[in-house]
Amino acid sequence: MADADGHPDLDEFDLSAVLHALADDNRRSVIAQLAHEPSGTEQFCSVFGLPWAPSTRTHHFRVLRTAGLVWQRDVGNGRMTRLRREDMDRVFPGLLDAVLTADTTNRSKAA
Amino acid sequence: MADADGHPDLDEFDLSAVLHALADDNRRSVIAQLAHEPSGTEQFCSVFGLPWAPSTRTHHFRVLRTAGLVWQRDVGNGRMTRLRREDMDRVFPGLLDAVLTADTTNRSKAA
DNA sequence: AGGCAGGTACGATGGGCGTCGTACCTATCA
DNA sequence: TGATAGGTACGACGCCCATCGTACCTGCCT
Repeated sequence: MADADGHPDLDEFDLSAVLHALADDNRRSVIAQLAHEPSGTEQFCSVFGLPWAPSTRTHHFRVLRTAGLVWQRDVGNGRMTRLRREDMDRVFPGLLDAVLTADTTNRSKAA
Repeated sequence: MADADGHPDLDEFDLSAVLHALADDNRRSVIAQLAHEPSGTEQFCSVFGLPWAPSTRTHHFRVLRTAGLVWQRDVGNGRMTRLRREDMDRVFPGLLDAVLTADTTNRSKAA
């Protein structure tokens, strides 16, 4: 690990972990919301309107963080989350875009 | 469901199910092996050198089948498996290619 | 100092998944 | 007809995951 907060290095990215992290509607929704903002935008964890208890939210953000999908840093009493788009695109080219596109398709289907 | 064997229709494809099915090294290996063959090639389930007991193999192929990733049909006393590449590309464009490329990268890393 | 809000750590719980053994079915072949 | 191989169904077991409550920590604000 590059640091003690669970952010993996580029050569530590694991495809199974990434796919597992994305194989959840709510987690994918977080990624989609981050991807909608301009590159590098940071958001608070509590901004995403998700049906999670605080401790559950911590759990899911850790899944996203340890998979390498997001970067988190402490800011004051809160914590900012930013999408690691460049890193993902470098290690797994096209994967994030394909998932985000597929997510839009899948969501509009209202299956 | 289009049929009783668990093959979903195009409008029943679920992104979470697909990603979950692909979030496993061995299952992804099956997809990769099928994708290596010419389009439409069918293979026996037992061909893939996997560390699975027969009943475990049945389970994993069902996961791939119900996610819409493969098509299976009975042939004599056996069962042939074929990749549903066209269907996947239609519903989730670029997703399968991105995952297969990422899988090659990830595998060669020997993490 | 006191209160509050954002987050985390820990423990508990319920459910689903991966794994397998066993029994059973079906087709092929001698 | 009997043997065998490919697969499935079912049940069991262990483990991981998602969820939550509670307690706690840390900044910020009054």
